[in-house]
Amino acid sequence: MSLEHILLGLLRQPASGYDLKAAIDSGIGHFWAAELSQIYPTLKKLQKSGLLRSRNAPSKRGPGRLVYETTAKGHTELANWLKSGPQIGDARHTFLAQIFLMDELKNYPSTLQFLEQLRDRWAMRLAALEGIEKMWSARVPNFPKALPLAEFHRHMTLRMGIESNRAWLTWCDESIHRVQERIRKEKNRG
Amino acid sequence: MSLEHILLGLLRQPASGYDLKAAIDSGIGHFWAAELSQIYPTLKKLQKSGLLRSRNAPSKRGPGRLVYETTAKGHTELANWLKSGPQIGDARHTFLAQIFLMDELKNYPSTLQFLEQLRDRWAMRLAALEGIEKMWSARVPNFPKALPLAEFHRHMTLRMGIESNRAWLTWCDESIHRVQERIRKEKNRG
DNA sequence: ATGACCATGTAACACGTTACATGATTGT
DNA sequence: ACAATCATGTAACGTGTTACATGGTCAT
Repeated sequence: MSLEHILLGLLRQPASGYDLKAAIDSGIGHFWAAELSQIYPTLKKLQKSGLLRSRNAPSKRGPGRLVYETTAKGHTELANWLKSGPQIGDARHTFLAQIFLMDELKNYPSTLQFLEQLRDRWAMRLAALEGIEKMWSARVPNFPKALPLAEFHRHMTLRMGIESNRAWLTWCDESIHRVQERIRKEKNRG
Repeated sequence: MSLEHILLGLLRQPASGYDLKAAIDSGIGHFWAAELSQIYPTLKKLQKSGLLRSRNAPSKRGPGRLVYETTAKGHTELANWLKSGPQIGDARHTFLAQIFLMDELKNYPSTLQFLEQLRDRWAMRLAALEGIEKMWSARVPNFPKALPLAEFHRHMTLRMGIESNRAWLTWCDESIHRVQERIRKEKNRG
C-alpha cells in the first residue's frame, strides 16, 4: 500500500490525521488524494505494526488530537520502500478512454467541446502550479539551486506537474486544431 | 464505473470476454488495464442491465465462447457517458510520492539511480508508442489527415501517449542533470 | 443562530488484483 | 511430453469513496 508509506514519510514531522489530510491536499494534491476515512484506519494499522507511535494532545478548538510520529522501525520501512525502485502504477486515464470511443457520437463538434473542456481544466491547474513555483522562487534567493535537500526533492515533483500539464495543454491545442480542420473540410464538401 | 463503459464501447464489434482483454491490452494498454477476472463479471452485470446481449459460439480450440454485443439501450448509455464531459481521475503517481519523500535517504546517488530507472522505462514505452505510429503511417496514405472518424479519435489518444511520455523523459533528463550538478558541488566542497 | 472549521471515527459499497480451478487444442 | 494459448469463471483480499455519526469552537 502506498498510502502507508506516504503517511510514514510525512510523519517525520509529528502530526495528527487531520493535519496529514491537509498536508496531502496542499503539498502533493497534484499527484495524490486521500480521504480522512482512509487515513485514520491506516494510521492505526501502522501503529499496530510498530512503525508509528502516538500521543494525545489538546486542541484549541474541537476534540483532543491524536499526534503520530515515525519510529525507528518506521524509518527503516520507509527507506526500504524508497530503495525498492520506482513504482509506476498503471495510470488509468478515463478521459482518454472517452476520446478513444468518441467516434460513437459521429459528430466532430462534440469532440471539440470535450477537448475544450479538458484544455480549460488543465490551463487552470497549470496556472495554479506555476503560481506555487513563482511564490516559492520569490521567497528563496538563488532559487532553485540553493534549495536544501528536502525542498529540492519537493521541487522536482512540482516541475513534473508543471511539465506534464504543459504537454497536455499542447496536445489539447493540437487536437483542437485538427478537429477544427476536419469540421471546415466537412462544410466545404457538404 | 469506467470499465463498464469501455466494454460497452469496444463491443460495438461483437466479442468475447477473452477477445476484449486482448483488445484492451493491445489497443488502450498505455492508459488502461483490466484483468479477465474483472471483465467476466462486468459483462454479466451489463447483460443483466440490458445494455449487452450474448450468444454461444463454438471455438476452434478450447471451450465454447460467449460472444457479447451492445444493445440499443447500451448505445444510449455509452453516448450519455461520452456527452457527460471529461472524467479527469485523480491520477495517483506513486513514483512522484517516492521522489517527494526521497530526501529521507539523504543521498543524491540514490535519487540519481531512481531517476535513471524511470528514464529507461519511459524511453522504452516511448519507443514502443512511436513504433506503433510509424507502422500506422506507413500503412495509411496521407496519414494522419486521411484517417476516418474512428481511427482519427484513436490516433489522438496515441499522440497523447507519445507527447506525455516525451515530456516525462525531458523532465527526467533535466532532473538527472540537476542531481549530477549537486553531486559535483558536494565533491568540490568535501 | 448559522455556517465554517476542528477533530475523530464507523459502515457500506465500489473497484481492482492475485490466486485458484478447470479443461481443450496446438505447436515444438 | 511439455509449454503456450484458448476460454470461462470463483474466492479472497486490498484499496479507496461516500455516507453517516458525534460534538466542540469561532466568526458573522
